[in-house]
Amino acid sequence: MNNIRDKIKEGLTDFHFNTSLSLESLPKKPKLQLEKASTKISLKKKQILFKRNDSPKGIYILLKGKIKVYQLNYDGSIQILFIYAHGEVFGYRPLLSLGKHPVSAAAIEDCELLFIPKEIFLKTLSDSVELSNQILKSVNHEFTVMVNRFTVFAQRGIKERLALSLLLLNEKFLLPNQITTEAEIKINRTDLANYAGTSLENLVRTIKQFEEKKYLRTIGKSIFIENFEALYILTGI
Amino acid sequence: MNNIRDKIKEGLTDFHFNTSLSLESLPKKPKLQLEKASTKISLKKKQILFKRNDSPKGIYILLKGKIKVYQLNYDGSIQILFIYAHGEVFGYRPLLSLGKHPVSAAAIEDCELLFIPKEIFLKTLSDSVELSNQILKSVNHEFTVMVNRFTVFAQRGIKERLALSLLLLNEKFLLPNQITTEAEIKINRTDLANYAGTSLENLVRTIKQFEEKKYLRTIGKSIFIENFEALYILTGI
DNA sequence: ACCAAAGTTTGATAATCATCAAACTTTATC
DNA sequence: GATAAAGTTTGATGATTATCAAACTTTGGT
Repeated sequence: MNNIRDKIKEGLTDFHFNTSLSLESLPKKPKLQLEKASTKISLKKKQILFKRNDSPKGIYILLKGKIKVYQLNYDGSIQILFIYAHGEVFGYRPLLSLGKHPVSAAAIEDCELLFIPKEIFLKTLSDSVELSNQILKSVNHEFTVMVNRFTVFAQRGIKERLALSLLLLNEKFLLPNQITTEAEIKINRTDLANYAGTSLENLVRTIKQFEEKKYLRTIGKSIFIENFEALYILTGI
Repeated sequence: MNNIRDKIKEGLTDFHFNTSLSLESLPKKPKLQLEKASTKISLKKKQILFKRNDSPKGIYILLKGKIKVYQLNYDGSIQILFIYAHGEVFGYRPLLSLGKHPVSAAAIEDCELLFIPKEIFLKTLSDSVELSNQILKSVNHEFTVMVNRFTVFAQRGIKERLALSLLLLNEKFLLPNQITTEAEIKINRTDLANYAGTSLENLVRTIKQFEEKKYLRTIGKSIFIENFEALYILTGI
């Protein structure tokens, strides 16, 4: 019975970063080294963590809240590229090559993070084969995700993009120990429009369409998916 | 006078892979090791090099011709993600993490390549700090490219996408020792449509528009850019 | 609890784009 | 070099989407 949901979940694997990196599974030594160096950061809603072209200072582990990663264009338009949720590790890629952040990051709700400074992370990386293997795997996975999402966004309309975005957000917004598979997708319409790559108005209308078709229901700004399969089929992936 | 062209070229850096990896600059030892293990491959136009979900067998260095890297969707539509030209090295990313190819690759014209088997490449990688640094840098750059292109494709219309695509292809199609900066962009319309992410008909019409505005001229299927600045401004990047 | 500000929804309109059909041009093959 | 096949272009039409304007709802601050 949960078979379909599992299949969908599997089909989405290469469309989001979730679980691509887990520092928990490292051997004790590197894990301790990282833990010892980590400090806690709190971010208020809307606060910016880093900006495009900043030099990366370290890596982040999101303990609580949601972070959006986006690009701000010259004309003021915003594209949200990914959204990080509880447990996700990010910010390490540009560290690997002395590069700059190609994106900006900001809190979409109050957040708590762990911060591990660049030097410690790089040191641990050069000491631990396990960590460097995990990082390579993650970096590869992230590229695959971008390629797959690119194809959808380059070719499909808003119904398809939104269906995909909602399915991905459902996974993101599941609480750590939640048993049910229906998450409360609580995100403001502007962010969701910028994530799905469309205008606010068009987004609102598409949500309404989905609601009429019983693909989802809304309570205030929260969205609950009701028909996973229909949305999944719609994505065309 | 060439100032504007240089600026445009620089602005495009984070939108294509070109020059992101150069095995030439390696120290003698790893370079020799790779060279010794390399074998030559010839591909006829339209021949497939590898397919999505294939396990990667090694890396490729394109000596002659052009390779398209694409995804084929269930509905038969195709998205070309990048096009490789003379001198470019590719296929190494999924090797780093025992992954599969997320994309397919095929020749758009007769090609000659060097092939270096997976085992030798990975051995050389673990021996050479220079190589592994280059690879990390490339992988990071490639991710940045995908992120930047994603934003353009998720947000902009076909005029913008085509302008960007043509500027990128102009760099790709420059001959190795060409002095002038205007390349002959020789590519069939279907491939170009699949690269720019639009329908064949819409592509043809947009090219015609650009031609009327003197942004470019066409001779048969070949395209020559005439107004780089106008196209660059159009991209919005 | 009130008010202002921010965020959301709806309507109307115009621009953009995909699709189908058909003509035309180039390329490949015998 | 004739002919079929493949590729390109043009036209017409409908669907999708962006944009502007205005009303409505929720939220945050006093």
